[in-house]
Amino acid sequence: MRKKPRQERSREMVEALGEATAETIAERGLADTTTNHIAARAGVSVGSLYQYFDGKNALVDALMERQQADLTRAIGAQFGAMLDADLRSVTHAALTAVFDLFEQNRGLYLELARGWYHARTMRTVNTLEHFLNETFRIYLLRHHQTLKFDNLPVALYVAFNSAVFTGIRYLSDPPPHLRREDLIEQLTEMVAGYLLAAGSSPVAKARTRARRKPT
Amino acid sequence: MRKKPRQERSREMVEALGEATAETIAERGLADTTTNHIAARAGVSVGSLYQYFDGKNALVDALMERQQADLTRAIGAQFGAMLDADLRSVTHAALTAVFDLFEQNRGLYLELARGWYHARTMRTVNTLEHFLNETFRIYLLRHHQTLKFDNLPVALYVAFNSAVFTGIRYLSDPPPHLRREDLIEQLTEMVAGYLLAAGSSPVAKARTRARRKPT
Amino acid sequence: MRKKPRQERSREMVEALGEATAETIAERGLADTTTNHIAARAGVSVGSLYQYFDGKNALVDALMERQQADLTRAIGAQFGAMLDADLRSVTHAALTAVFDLFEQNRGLYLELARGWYHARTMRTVNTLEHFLNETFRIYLLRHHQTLKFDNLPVALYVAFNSAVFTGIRYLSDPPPHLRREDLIEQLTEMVAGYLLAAGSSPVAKARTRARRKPT
Amino acid sequence: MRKKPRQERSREMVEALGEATAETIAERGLADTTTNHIAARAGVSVGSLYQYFDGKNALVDALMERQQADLTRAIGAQFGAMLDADLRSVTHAALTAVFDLFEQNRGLYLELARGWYHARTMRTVNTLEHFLNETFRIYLLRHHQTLKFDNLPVALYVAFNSAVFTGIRYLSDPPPHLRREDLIEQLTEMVAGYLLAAGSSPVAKARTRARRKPT
DNA sequence: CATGAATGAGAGTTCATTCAT
DNA sequence: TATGAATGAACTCTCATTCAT
Repeated sequence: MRKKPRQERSREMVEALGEATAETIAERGLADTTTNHIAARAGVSVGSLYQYFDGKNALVDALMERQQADLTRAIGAQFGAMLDADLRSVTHAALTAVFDLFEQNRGLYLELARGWYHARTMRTVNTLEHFLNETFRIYLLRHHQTLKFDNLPVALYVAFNSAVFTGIRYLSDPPPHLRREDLIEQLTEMVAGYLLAAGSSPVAKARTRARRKPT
Repeated sequence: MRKKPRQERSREMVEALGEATAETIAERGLADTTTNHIAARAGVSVGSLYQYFDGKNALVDALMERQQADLTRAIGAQFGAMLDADLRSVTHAALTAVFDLFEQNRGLYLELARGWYHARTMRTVNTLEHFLNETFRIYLLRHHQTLKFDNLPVALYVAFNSAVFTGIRYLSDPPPHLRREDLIEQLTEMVAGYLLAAGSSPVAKARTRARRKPT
Repeated sequence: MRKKPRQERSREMVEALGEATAETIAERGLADTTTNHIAARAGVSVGSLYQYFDGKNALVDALMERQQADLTRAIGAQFGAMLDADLRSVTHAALTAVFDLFEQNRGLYLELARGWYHARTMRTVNTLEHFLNETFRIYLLRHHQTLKFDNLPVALYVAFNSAVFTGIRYLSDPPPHLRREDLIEQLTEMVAGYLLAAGSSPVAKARTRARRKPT
Repeated sequence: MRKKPRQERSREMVEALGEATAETIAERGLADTTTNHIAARAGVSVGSLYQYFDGKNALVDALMERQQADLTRAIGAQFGAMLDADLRSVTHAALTAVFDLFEQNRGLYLELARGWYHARTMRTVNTLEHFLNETFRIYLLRHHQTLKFDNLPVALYVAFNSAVFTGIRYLSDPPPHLRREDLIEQLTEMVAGYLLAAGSSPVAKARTRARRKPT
């Protein structure tokens, strides 16, 4: 962002541009969105667009930031409200919240998420991941008697990315006979099951593995 | 493809163009690759490119097809060779094979995979998924006594996409302290664990769930 | 036209582009005129051209519209000024006016006219024809005692197209020994003679035809 | 033409290329016809095309030559067979013959005729005109008692071009309510009427004109 | 500050013509 | 002589970005 909007009008303009970008992307897709489209939709000149944003990418980045904040908030809210719930429930709640968010921003969030792979350094996903780590650590404080991780970050990395990217994949091209609820259910099953297993004490884990071998 | 290469020279050309496309994509990324780049790299005129391919997309599609075939073959090979092995081992082997393929085509396969979300109808992923279903069904014939799925497609959908897209995510931006082997290990743990749980008989599943509830 | 020119500069630009198109066509011919030629001649970038026109065809269409208006005006003026004159005189005057217009726009109008055959639906010629019908109907009101047509549209169709396309043919490749004035003279003779014959009352026509037979 | 085909195969090839050009133009229009289309349709390589023709234009020129010969023959035949008939009848017959020819070569002849304006020097039309002059001169020998022209070439120029180009115009975009037969009828009326008037002796013409003035 | 006209590099694509085989 | 692969100049059109007003 080139300039910090101090005056009232400026803040409105930044707002309008953000909104216009969101709507345009939702409607035409990220690739078909041009600065002119955005400016026109915002009822503002291209010149003004460049007064407040470093170009198209900056606009998109701003939107990604917003999305990131949204997701962060949603996930944080679930964990905050369910500190005492079991892992399966929390996972289910968080996943549902995220899916809801994507649905409420139909088109936009999905389109943005498709771009996550490309944004250099993957800021959005990395930030979400980091936040999840912190949040989860708090959750673990309450459950230290039943959950003990050797390597929490890795476990969360696997769990988080699996859930997120499978979700995106689903929304991009939902199979006719797989309902949203069922997907969430299954993802929960897989992810929570994995975390629970990974989070059992090393001793328990060893035992678990031993029991499995003969299978 | 517009013209079937009959002469010797033609086959070389098609080859060269494919190779050039692969290299260019690997180096510059899918989005920054143009027909001119490709032609230049192949040491050929743009005209020739259009003699054999309907444009950039056709070239990329051809590459995707190749990638799809490669992956299919790799997965198939693992399952074929390990029909009697336990699920965990097969999963691990398949994942390793896929990761190897991506590594051998550094840049290219990753870049192509990033485009999977966009290719209309997601042909590649869907095809792989479908293939996995068929392959797995054969595997199940040998293990019908220990594995029984209520809804195999859904379970595989979740397992497959989680592994694949988490893998892509990893390769796109590998975290410093997560080694490839560890990721594969963990993915295997999660995915195989999930499938084993999902594949136990309904009765067993009910029992499992019952036992979990109090947790 | 894509954008309505609001600013002063814009109007100049549209003007300049039109002028450049006219000159380029006059010099190089319609087929050899490209958007780049036009933009270059207008001292403007291709981008600007596309800001105001949908491409070459739109530019040419605009020019055709201008030509159509010009011709319409010229013909209308002659008829308006000579409502009481005899048909031969009006025809001669109209033809002269049209030839003048073509000469004043040397190259351009001729080249455009050569394209009349191709413009889908032949808008220009059809419009002119339609206009002539209306104009002529008014002329006839003043001459209803001497001129009565069974089928005016057909008579005008034949007369109009003959004069117009013979004129175009002449200007495209004027025979050394046929002066413009003589051509106009002869065309007038033919066309006016025909209309006078076609416009005499059916009875008169029957008589005329009877008298001719023995010839 | 680059090479005179002496061998049997060569003549076949030239023939095939001509035919292929004709069919392609009739189907796709002159502008959309490419050398590759033609070669493909002729079942011959582009290289061979260039062995016998100097390129696309040469091919089209050859076709125009054929068309010219066809038209010449048709007109000549009518005049030859009707040397004793009155002018109106001959004109009607000639026009009908020409329209027939265009119809039998639907698409092709019309498309070629649209190009007459462009062919440098307008060879086709000029040749036809020249031929008509010669033919008409013979016709006049038989009718020297009733027809005497001051300036035959000019009269024929006007008559011929009017008929021909109005015909082309008609075929390019035939008005719904004007049947071919009616157009021919009217063109005949106009053209023959004009020639008869122009062909009366000077004295007669003066008289005619004098009589007309009061109109 | 805001405007929006102007830019121009660059993308994709075509096709008449050549020339090695 | 026949082939058809190869060429590449030329064309149309887009869009992020700048800058005079």
